[in-house]
Amino acid sequence: MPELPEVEIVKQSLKKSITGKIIEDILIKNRNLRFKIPKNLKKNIIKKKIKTIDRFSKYLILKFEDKSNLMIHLGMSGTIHLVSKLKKNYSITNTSFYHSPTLPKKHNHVEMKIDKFKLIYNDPRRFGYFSYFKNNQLLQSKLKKYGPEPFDRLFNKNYIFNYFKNKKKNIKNFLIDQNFVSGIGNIYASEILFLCKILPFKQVKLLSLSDCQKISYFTRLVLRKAIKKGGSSIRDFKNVSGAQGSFQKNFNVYQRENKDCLKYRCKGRISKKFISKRSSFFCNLCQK
DNA sequence: AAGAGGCCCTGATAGC
DNA sequence: TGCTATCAGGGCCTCT
Repeated sequence: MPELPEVEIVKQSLKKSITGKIIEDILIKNRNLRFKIPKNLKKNIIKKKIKTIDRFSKYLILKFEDKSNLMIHLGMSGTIHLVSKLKKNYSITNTSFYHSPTLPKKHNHVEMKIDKFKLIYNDPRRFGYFSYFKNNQLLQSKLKKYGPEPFDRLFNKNYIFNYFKNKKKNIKNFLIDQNFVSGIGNIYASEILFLCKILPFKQVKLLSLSDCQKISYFTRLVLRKAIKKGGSSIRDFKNVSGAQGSFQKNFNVYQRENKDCLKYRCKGRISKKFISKRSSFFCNLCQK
């Protein structure tokens, strides 16, 4: 579930709390994530100073002063919690649907002691992973195989239109294809196509240049809005115990099967269909 | 090369 | 109450 906006929120929160701090200790309780956490991870990052924290697509990147990098992918159920010595169970992040007001008891696989915080990586499904890169070149070579980020200037109507030429696959599958564009997952893909008024099964070679313009525009709009809402939900979360994330309140189509279309004056109904075994939501009337 | 589908995993939920 | 089945989804992998 963590898509680009959720990871961005995690990044922003971590940046505020642990930039410039040193990883004093690291405890790996369970190496068996999507990929095994390398045995020498502890040796590689212990005592290093966090210069800054970046994000590319759904990847969180801790950049150290010696130019090495720790990349964390949250998979589908990964969350990062910062427990402070001052306030107990002070959680800085969660990813919309797996919201928990207290620190989870199970599946805390990695713990790091950083300044006055204990950073905890929790991941019930273990689809997330950690990778270490000795230098920026190695990191870049890993990242360059992915498509541009939605906020990158490269993700424009011409790029999209050219990419789609002669392609037979449907638009929904391309939006979640990280080689085409990085950071969109199953939820936002449906939301983006709703705003574009394009049906998810539409073959991309049939899309016009103006459709491609819409895809570029609404992709940015949806993600930007989600980042804003997520940010505010995080703020609420610090104070209100058990508060819900606020993303889902803004969904137009996702998980709204059989409900009325929210577009002004549209009499349509939201349908759910599986495309390549992934749920896709759309209005049966205003999306063409 | 492009596209389809399998698989990894746990927890929530539904149905009997 | 307890069992089994189904679904949720990111991304790497294999097969055609």
